[in-house]
Amino acid sequence: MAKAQSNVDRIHDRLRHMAADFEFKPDERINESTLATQLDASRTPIREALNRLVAEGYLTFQSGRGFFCRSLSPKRILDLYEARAAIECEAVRRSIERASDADIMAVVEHLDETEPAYDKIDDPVELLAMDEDFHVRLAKLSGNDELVRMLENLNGRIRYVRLINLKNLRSDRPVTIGEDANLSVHRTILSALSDRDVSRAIRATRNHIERRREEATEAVRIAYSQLYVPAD
Amino acid sequence: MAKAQSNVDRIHDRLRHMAADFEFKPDERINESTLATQLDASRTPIREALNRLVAEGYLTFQSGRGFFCRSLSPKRILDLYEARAAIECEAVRRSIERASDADIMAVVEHLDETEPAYDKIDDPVELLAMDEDFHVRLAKLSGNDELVRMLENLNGRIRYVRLINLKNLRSDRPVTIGEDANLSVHRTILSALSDRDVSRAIRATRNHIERRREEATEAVRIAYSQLYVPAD
DNA sequence: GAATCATAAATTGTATACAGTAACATATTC
DNA sequence: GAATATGTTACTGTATACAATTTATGATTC
Repeated sequence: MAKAQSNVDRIHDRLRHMAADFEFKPDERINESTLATQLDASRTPIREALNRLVAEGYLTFQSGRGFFCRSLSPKRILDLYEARAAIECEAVRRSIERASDADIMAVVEHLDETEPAYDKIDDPVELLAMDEDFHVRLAKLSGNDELVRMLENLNGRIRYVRLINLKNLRSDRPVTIGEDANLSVHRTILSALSDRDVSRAIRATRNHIERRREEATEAVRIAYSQLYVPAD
Repeated sequence: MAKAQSNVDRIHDRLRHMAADFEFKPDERINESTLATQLDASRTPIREALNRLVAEGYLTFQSGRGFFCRSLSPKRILDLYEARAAIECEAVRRSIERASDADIMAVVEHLDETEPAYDKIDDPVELLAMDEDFHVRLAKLSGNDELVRMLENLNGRIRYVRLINLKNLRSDRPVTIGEDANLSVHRTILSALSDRDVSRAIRATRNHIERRREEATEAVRIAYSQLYVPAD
């Protein structure tokens, strides 16, 4: 996604992260002037970026009242995970139809290369980025740009709660997320893909996402408590 | 979708239609000043709306060069239809889990009411609107707002080629779109839903959409010829 | 005549000003 | 003291101006 970034793109990126990480409080009205001075720009490009974020589902907009951060609810997280399952399963289905063996092998090799790192990496942010990267690569095998696009949008919006979830797991047990639970599932999906076994591949994908969903719904509660604790 | 419309919302709506109907030529650069005078507004709100349309996938944006109409290709239509299948099948799956009998019956009754009109209505625009309306109602049974949101976006972007397709069918045979091909499938989906028969419901949905897809891909070719014929 | 460069025109990118409106605080009435 | 009215503040919505950049035009060279 690295491209010739205009200023609006930069602001858009920055604001998207702020929205995803809930640097705005849920349902809070977003003050454009404050943002403008914070990001060292005028209100015009800020508003352009905010409008994009509305279309992307990060924010809402009310005529005459301005932009608002969308609230975070267990229901919405559930919705997003279901949408993700829909997109990824369709991607898998189409990958089996269309992806070449070579393309599939490339993803397998990428997994081989990155898998060892899972155990070493401590930073949840990096860990999550790797996981998202895998899923996007998987989706790209479908050759369907729209599915990829939608998945990237969903990833961005789910990221925050996944992060909360990862950080929490981490405090319980030392390094449990990378291995069996997650990675073997990734391999399962890929091997089913290689075998062109539609039902097995889809079942694996759906199970994988649904399991994550349950964790995420739990994470929302935790997220809420974190959001409203004043950082003193 | 009727809400308190601000000026930007109005412009956004208007521009979305213009983009969907390819009043801009594919890959053509969009002149902001011209639009501003056309829509009787300044460039500021126009640009805000254009930015939303970029996020919605209708337009592209290049730093320093401005906004462009996305090109229409058989490949992209295929992608959009696949995405639609993904979304609608997931919606059906969840509807079976969660929708009440009463809610399903409400959609059946709505179909009962509107079905007779299919034969009478001549206007392809209206016909298409009715079809989209049915599919959105179906999706809403899932209770998943994100799926509905995504479906509405896809509908908007597919609309033009579907319209071309409808107009073409119409010139061949008199009134063939409403009946067996389409409506009975709608009923099939609903009856499978009522029976809580997942595999039958999903199969019906997927078949329905895939059939439409084939027509649409063909329609792209026709659309192209229409787009580039100068209206003299 | 094609290619290259210089100049002019058009267009985008952003700051800013100001009008209109909503939110807030204060005063007034019962 | 609660509720309503009123004035003030703060913020949004949009037009406009201007700088920066790109595109178009024309001149010049080979």
